[in-house]
Amino acid sequence: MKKEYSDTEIKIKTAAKSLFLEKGYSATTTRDISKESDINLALLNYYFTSKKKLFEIIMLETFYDFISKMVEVYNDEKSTLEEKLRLTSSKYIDMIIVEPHLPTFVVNELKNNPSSILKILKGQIMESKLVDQYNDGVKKGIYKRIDPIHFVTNILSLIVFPFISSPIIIKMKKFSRKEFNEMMYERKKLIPEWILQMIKK
Amino acid sequence: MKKEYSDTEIKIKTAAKSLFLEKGYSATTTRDISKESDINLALLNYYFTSKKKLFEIIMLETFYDFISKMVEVYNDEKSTLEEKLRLTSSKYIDMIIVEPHLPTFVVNELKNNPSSILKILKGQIMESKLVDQYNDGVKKGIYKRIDPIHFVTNILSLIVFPFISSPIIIKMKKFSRKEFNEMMYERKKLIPEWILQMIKK
DNA sequence: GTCTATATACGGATAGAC
DNA sequence: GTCTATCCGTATATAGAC
Repeated sequence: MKKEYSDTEIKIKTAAKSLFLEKGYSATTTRDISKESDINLALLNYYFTSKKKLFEIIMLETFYDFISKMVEVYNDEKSTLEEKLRLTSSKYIDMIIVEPHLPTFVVNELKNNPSSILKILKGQIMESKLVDQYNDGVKKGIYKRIDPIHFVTNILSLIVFPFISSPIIIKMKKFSRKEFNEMMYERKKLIPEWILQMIKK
Repeated sequence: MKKEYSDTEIKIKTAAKSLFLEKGYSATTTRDISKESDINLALLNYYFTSKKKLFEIIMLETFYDFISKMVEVYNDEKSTLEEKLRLTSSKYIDMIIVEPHLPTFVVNELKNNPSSILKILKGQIMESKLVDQYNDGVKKGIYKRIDPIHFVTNILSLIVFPFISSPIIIKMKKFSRKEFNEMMYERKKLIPEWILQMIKK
């Protein structure tokens, strides 16, 4: 599965990933990539055939990371539902703070070319341990009987959407970037509590 | 403030809006617009000077609609906090079902050129009647003492994010578009309830 | 594998006729 | 106001020398 990449290929991929994430596919040019990675323009096609091919490789790798981080937590056998909520919030918030362009990148690709993401994402979420635990709680009468899709959706919504709308939040609250991040750290603790309140009877 | 537009201008603007919303700025060409609107390519520049200018006009109008719909509800003097939550959910969900590309469009512009949106958005949210009502509830001891930014953020997150991730939801649940919309109609009722549970002590 | 030079196409914009 | 024809810059991609 894992391919070995040469130094040059890695340089190209690193620069390309950074640019694609920041500006998107159409607005990124092969010249940008060659300049940013400090390699000759012709080498891009030599190694990756075309801009489109290069983009697809990067996109798939990025999504694979993105999703496996989630699936890993969701399917953990030992942790409780509550612990899974805390871990998910914490991991995702950290990940996006490190790579702030990730959400919009995913959002755009999801719109322009959903099939490539959806290929990666099998039944890994709705058949996860987390959803099992939620359904157990419903059976036991401690959680409300609502389609678990809402439960799963709400978790991601509360984590990811604030990043997407960060310029608005920063403006409204006159935040610095650092203060915004602190707000997100606060949410690591708040989101699991909120989700529990939402599902409990 | 409102400018009068000729038939030709309206045809151009309509086509341009549809394309910009669907494909974004970079991926939309002036030739696309001229074909879609069935006007001559040269007329685009004759009326709107440049692609960029045309885009800005459309973007501002779109955001203005988007935000004023929210502000209107948030500042209503008569309704309770709970009613405002219900109205917001309902209006926004309806609006996005009619114009499904709106969220990603806003998200992208927010990233690429935040200042133009932020100009429109003054203090209209954090100084709204809705936030006042929330703060009152805090003072009375019925709502938790949490920065209202979380409150405001959570409302929009739960409404908008599911649309953004609709391809994933549709795949996971094997939904048709119609079934997805029904899920969103369900949320009109659920979101206000959830938000209240989140803020209540 | 890496470079220069270039083929080829496309997109934004305008000149100028009607 | 509307059209055709075209300029010009830029983008992707490749040929071919080293």
